[in-house]
Amino acid sequence: MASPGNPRPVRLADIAKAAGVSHGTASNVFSRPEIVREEVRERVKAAAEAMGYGGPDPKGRLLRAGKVNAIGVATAEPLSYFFDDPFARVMMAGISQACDATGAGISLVSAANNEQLAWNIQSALVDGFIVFCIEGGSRLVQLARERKLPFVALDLASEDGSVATIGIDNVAGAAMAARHLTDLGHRRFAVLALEFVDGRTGLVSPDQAQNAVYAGTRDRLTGYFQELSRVGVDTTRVPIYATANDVASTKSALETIFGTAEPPTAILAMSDRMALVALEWLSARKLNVPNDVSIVGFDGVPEAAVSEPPLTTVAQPIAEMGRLAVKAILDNDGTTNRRQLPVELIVRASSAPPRG
Amino acid sequence: MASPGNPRPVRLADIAKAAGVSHGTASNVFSRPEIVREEVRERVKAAAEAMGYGGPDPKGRLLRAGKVNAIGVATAEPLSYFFDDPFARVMMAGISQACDATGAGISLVSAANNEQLAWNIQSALVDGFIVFCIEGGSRLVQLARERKLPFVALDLASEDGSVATIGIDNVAGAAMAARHLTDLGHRRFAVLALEFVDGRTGLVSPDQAQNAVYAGTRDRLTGYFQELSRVGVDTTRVPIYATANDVASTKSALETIFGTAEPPTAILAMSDRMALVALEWLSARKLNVPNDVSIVGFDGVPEAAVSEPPLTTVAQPIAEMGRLAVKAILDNDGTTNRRQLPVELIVRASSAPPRG
DNA sequence: AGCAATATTTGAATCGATCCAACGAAAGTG
DNA sequence: CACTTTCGTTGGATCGATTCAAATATTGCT
Repeated sequence: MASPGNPRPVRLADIAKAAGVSHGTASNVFSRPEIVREEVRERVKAAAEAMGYGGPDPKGRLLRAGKVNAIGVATAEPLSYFFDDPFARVMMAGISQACDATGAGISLVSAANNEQLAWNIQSALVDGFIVFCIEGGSRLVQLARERKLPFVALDLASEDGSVATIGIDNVAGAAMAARHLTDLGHRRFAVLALEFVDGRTGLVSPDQAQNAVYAGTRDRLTGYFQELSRVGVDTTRVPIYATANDVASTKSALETIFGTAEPPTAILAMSDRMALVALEWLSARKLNVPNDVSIVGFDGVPEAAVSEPPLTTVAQPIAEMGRLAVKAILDNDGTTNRRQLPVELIVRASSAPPRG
Repeated sequence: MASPGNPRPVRLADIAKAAGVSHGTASNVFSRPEIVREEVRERVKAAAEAMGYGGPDPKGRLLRAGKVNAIGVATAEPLSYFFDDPFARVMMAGISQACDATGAGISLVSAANNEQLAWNIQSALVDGFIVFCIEGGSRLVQLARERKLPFVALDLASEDGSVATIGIDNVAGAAMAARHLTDLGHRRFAVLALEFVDGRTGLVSPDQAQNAVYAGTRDRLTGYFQELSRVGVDTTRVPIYATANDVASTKSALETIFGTAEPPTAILAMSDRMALVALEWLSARKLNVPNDVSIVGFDGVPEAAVSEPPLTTVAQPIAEMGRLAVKAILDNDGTTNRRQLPVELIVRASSAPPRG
């Protein structure tokens, strides 16, 4: 039908000419109709209609106005991450809420492969960035910073004090999880870890862990081991398996962990996602949670409340973090550096004293 | 730190002057570095660095280049709809996939309140729109069309042949659901409907249904009743309750439907979301599904496969619809008008013959 | 009718880049 | 050495709008 598939070179200036007015007046017809005489206004509108003019092109307006009225959310994962991952979804819900309240839009920017990455960030039309640093964060942060736009990194315990961050106290949160399990009497542990270094999954030695690129992962491990040491557990013998936080690598991790002579009685998982996979995997193996194995997750995603059994976990105020991030960007007063929100241990049915 | 909170008026022209070259050359340094002499290139880059230039502003580039390289997804719901609603999420996953493949970004545009709505659509920086027409679609479609950008309406069985649409055969899908239940022997039904008219929930009479604004809702009802009539059910006595497709109004619907002397043995739900709420509500009432009541949903969202009991439903190729929509927008050849995809009845455990 | 006050309209300047025809300088050729 | 290529650089035109001071038209008042 009407759509010819190609050029639509009808500009404001065209209809101004057609209506016999200056482009200044034509512009006013759309942006401040009340100051234009009715007769003229109608004439211009008629011309616009006749020529198939779709209203002032935001591309043009933008340049003059300066503000895009949208905030960018960037991640190194594929775009579908925003809709699949439970953590991301709760976070996005918080971000959405804050954006709705202020009328801002959301631009999703992905950078799954490295070349696109740079370009996508560099050319994103946004007033600021929220960077998801769950994985592969460092490069993203650098690119975002180069845009010299307001930006906030989420969930990144970066060394770099110059990066505005909204996060949690990973050490304290992890310690709470470990403490809960040691209090229950557990002494044999395994850690389902997030990546310490980009793309590296598998068993990780304690020194490798100390040299982590991802400070968040390292800090959680520190928190875990801090508590385990207190009760005399030899942490050098606790298996640490880094996964890509997906089903496949988490299952590999579990195979390895439970393939040993003395399997753990308790699992410390650095994400609820891994913990939930573990729940399923153990159930398929006829291992009872919490009686054979206790599990404590991390994040506090909604799914953790309705799993079988419901998951004990360290809950982050995820949605709140999203809301704060938007706020930090919109009223970019430069004050919001490095905010740390409290976490909370939620005890549910996936943890209990070890057998016997 | 470095972020002063206000103006950053450093433009390409500024660094050009600082480096003692023309703006043309300065531009080349960033867009085609290979054609400018190394010495000059370094000089310009140094100047940029020194003055805190964040690279060519996409706002400026955009005007010249024309393409935003992002597609807009618009809905009349709040932005969080994209992350909360199961149907929307699967659809967005399909859209994400197609966008990732082509390197395009996604702009989420919401229009929860009417004034913002118009403006948000009119000022969205996108190359085309995908309009979610689940609810409140008509106005959205009109606004999107006025932008004269490529656009596709999803899930809208519009009368208007000039609107490009990707959808399903609602009548046929609904008929399959009803046929399944009548085949099982059911004769007493209730319909959990989506809205027929904007924002109107509650019991709906058959004539009101015929005057629906939302053709999709009406068509599904037509499909249901077509089959029910075939086996002699008096459709005028089948309660039709329109909900807002949320928990609260679905519960009200169920209260009403099961508050009668002769409650139905089978429920036809126009969305899985409602069907899942019904599952829970009935279980809380100690009514067994499928023995006391059978339920057939609509959509085929992932949650329907893992509910208790798993839900019999009419599955749409949701993700595929999303993928096709993106494709239709990107290679806007004007050919993609009104595409209808097949639906499929997935029989699970929520439907069985009525008692006795 | 004459003049001030008010209502409209005009057109140049601006937003921040990219593109491209033209041009000067250095290198290659006979 | 004059003459063509090649390479790099320049600066004006352009993308599509908004803004605003100045110009012009209308209206009100005596």
